[in-house]
Amino acid sequence: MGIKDLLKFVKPHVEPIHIKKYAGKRVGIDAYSWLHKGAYSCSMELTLNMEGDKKFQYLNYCMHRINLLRHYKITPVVVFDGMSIPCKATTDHDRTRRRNENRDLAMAKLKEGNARAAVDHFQRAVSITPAMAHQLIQILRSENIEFVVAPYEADAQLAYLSTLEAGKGGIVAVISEDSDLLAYGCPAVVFKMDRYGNGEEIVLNKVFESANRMPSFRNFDTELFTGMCVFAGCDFLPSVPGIGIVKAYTLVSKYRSLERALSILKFEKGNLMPEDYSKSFKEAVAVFQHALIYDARSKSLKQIKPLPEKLLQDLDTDLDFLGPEIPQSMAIAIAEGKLDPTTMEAFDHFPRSGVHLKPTIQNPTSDGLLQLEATILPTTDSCFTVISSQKSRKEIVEVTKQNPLMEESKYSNEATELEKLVRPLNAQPTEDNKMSATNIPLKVPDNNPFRKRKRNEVQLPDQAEIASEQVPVLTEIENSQMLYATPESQKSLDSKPINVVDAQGRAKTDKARRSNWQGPENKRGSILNFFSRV
DNA sequence: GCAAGGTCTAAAT
DNA sequence: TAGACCTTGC
Repeated sequence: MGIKDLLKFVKPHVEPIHIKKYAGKRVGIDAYSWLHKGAYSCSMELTLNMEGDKKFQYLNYCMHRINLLRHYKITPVVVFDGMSIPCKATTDHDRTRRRNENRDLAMAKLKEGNARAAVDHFQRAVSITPAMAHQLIQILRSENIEFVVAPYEADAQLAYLSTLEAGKGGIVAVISEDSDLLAYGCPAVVFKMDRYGNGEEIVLNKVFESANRMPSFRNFDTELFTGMCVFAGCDFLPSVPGIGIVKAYTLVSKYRSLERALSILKFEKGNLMPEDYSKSFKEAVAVFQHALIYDARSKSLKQIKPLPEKLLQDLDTDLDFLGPEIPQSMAIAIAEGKLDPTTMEAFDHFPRSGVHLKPTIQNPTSDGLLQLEATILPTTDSCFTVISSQKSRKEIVEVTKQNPLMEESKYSNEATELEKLVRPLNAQPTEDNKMSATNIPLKVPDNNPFRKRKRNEVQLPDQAEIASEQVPVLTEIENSQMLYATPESQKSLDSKPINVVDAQGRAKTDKARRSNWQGPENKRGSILNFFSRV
């Protein structure tokens, strides 16, 4: 949920940007926001743990975006959520309840034969499991992409990384959909990044300094901003009835002190306020400012900012609201993606998993983040292959179909039976997916926007589009391997002639148009625009 | 009239 | 999860 109505409220401070502005920089990614969006397209397959490769489509989504960043020479740092924080238990419980309700409704609709309505509920039922995150982590490892699993909230970890210099593992901005990042004081957040790299950016310092945009935050600092967010209602604490973002802003803006704002609120809304609101409020603000994060350099948990002694006395409580302390070995294993933070079981203990990590060959980079090597053990029941071009070698990451992608589902036995009800929605089973259902390895992710496609994979633009814009269409033909975009591969692609399809569908070679063609709506001849159509 | 709260819809492919 | 739109309450 994040902070209620915060993004709408700060809209005047939002700037449209393209992600390429961060070329050469390190940018943090809230992995769950991408996993969640990616899971939308395969929610039913995931919920029912169905046979076939479609349930891995969320990986395609994530890797497509990571490749997009790499294309623009941005170093992605992917951050995953870890354990559930105690004061978020109510929110988590509500979400689980809603998902379960939707899953039950989806199953009921499926049994009625109403697959379309079922899909609608499956989309609301989808939840991102640590096992799904682990699938992505394995690809990130094979691709040498930095990642870290936060001990608790990924947002807190991202906010912490934003405070560090690049040389120490720091990042300059975060890509997310969660307004909580702003409450954590994250200096630059890119929201709503689309598949071309367009997004909306909020830079907190600009918000505080802006003189001519309303609402003005000129008298605010990070603490007051966080306080406003908590007053407005957040995942850790619902707002007092009658208090929304506007009143929260007015309160903080007027009294310029959270303590005073709290007193006034108590005076005005005392009868509507829970007994312990003041304490809960201070704890919620403390979570945003002093959350537990993983420090990769010291390989230990620490607070984003140490809790001041005065606040400790004020709260007069233990610090479990920040999340219980855990042994260092466990914190490391979670951060490195080896331990499921919800069950505390090792990920590579999955039965018949083909992925085995060599813990002794960790290569901490200068920033201390993870760049692990995966040892690949070919197995006969693998269904998952990644070929990395970046390291000019072929790696096969094997994941067995028996991996518990999903939480143990009471529906898994029904899935096969129900698949035939679902079929009308999907294409009839092809030879390919028949094969994947019988343990033939399939390639995942087939998501590279820069991959050269075979002719029969190329989709031509519709006639109306051709007529109005004369869109150049890439029809390069090559026996393609799974290639991730690298600056080198991109350069080589750019230098080759391309085939352009004209309005009559005739193909003609046109090297010049790759760089010269300019269309409407910023559809310049960038390689991205080509691939948006391929 | 304004702000909060509730409901509906889109998202990805 | 957020935005749009509508309803409700002060």
